[in-house]
Amino acid sequence: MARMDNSPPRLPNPFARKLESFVELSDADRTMLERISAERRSVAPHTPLVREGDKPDGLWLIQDGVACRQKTRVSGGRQILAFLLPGDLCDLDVSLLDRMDHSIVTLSPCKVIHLASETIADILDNVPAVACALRLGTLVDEATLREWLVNLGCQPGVKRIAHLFCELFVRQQRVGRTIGTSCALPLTQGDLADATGLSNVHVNRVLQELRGNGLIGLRDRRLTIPNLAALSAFAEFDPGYLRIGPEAQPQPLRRITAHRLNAIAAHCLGAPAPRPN
Amino acid sequence: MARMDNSPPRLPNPFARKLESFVELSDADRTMLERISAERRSVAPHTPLVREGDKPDGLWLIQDGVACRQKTRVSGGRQILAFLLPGDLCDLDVSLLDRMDHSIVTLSPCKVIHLASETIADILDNVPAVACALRLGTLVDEATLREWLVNLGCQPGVKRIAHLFCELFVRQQRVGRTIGTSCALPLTQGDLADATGLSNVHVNRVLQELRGNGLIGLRDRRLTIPNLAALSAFAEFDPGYLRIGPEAQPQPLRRITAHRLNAIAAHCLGAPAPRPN
DNA sequence: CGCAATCTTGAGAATGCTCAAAAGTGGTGG
DNA sequence: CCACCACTTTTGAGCATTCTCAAGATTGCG
Repeated sequence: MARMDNSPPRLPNPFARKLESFVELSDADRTMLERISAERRSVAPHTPLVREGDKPDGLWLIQDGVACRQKTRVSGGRQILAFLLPGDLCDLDVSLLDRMDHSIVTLSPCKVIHLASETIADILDNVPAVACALRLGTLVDEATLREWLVNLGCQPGVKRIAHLFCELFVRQQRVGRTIGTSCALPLTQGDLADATGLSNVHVNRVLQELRGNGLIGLRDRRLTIPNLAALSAFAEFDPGYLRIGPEAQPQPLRRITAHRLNAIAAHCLGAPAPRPN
Repeated sequence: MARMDNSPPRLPNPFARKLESFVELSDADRTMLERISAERRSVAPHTPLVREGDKPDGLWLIQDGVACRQKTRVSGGRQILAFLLPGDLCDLDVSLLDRMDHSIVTLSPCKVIHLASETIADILDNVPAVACALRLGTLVDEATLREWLVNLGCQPGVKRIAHLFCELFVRQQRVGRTIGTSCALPLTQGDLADATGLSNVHVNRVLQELRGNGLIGLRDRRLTIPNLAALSAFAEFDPGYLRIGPEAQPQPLRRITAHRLNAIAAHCLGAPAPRPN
């Protein structure tokens, strides 16, 4: 499979990027963030970072890839509580607890950073701007959880999936991880099912419906939303709960030609002309 | 609205009671809690305490009755996000936000107390034991929200209702508001429906099923659970997330002082220009 | 007593599930 | 390069759950 570049080489630091969508950061802040997020480790898919019942020990920062919070029922069911995207930090206040009530597991290959509790404590004490952004980030996580509950409780399956896609797209937009109208979506239909309370099979049919309507494209682990306004309207998605600042309108950091962008979009949408391989 | 004179006049302060289920309080702590919760106001059912979109102003403490957090969809649907029982405090960190993303509404006649932000700030700053309990209370609220999501995503209707009943019973038990195997349940079937993502009609049928099985009794706004273990097993209810009891003993609390919170809040809200400090 | 809200019941329909099998995909080792 | 494996996606069919609509019964309150 042709990668668009042989390596995604110098993506911007999504953590700093996310925090900057909440508050203004100084150069010193940015330098500090770069320093503490220097030591990445690569992690395979389906690796637990934190296990239900564990005593929390430090925090995890997602630098690349997708992870999730999840709970497992005794009867076997899995519920995904949140997707963790590049720039996301898990559970600022987690150190208060004696044991986790849910797990954190990678879903795709990930690059993650482990931050010691002391590092975070130091920031909370001494770097007001960053501390503020971290707190706001936590509040957004909680608001997101509330929004998921509404989504699950009030919407039929097809709108739940659509709503989820809107959220994932906009959140990636915030950290500069979208290209035109598309973004990464390295999730299986089973993952989507466990996040939305639907069955595997039903997710499949719902996706076909959304594709059929032209509301989304989904190919090669990339999601394309040709008309975000249309999909948002359909899903009753209002991004307010994500608290994306007015100044946070993302601009692609990587230069990309219009021609290439169109090629990618066409590819994702399921090229009208079948591509020979 | 006339006070009900013959009804339970000297119930214990549920707020203190709840906090004591998290940490040990001194006599001074208890006195202080009594003092700040002296000024109760009676509120009719269906009164909004906080409206979606409001700028938060202080906190509400439920002394008696049941309220809820809720969100309303544009399409008209209502989702209840949590029930607020006697002793519950809403949203400790709410002062960081510029507007609420959900409403808080009474469901039954309530006695509530409004606490000024400064009062809470003072406690967070100067009363470590209580501050710790308040933080733990917030963490329990979040864990409860996660549990609700699992309940909604993974369980059929009848188990959702059963799970909810277990939670409501155990939470009232914690603050001394149960009598034997029964507790108050001043909710309509419509409220239960909006909390569990079911329709009105279906809730009715589910209740009949639970009654028919002898798992619950429901009369005169009182819920009876003759065999809590049986109902818990049926609903796959594990009260661990409520952190009741000795296994949830206090941990070293990373204190967030009021000063720090205020600094953060100032930074987040006002402060258009970065303040040199 | 009468109104308004709530609860209850019935019937038909939509949504979403389970089971089962086939088809596609990607990775690995020979 | 191919064969094989595990995983994922897709499809079909029948069924369970839950919804909507509508009407009637009950309750609580003024």
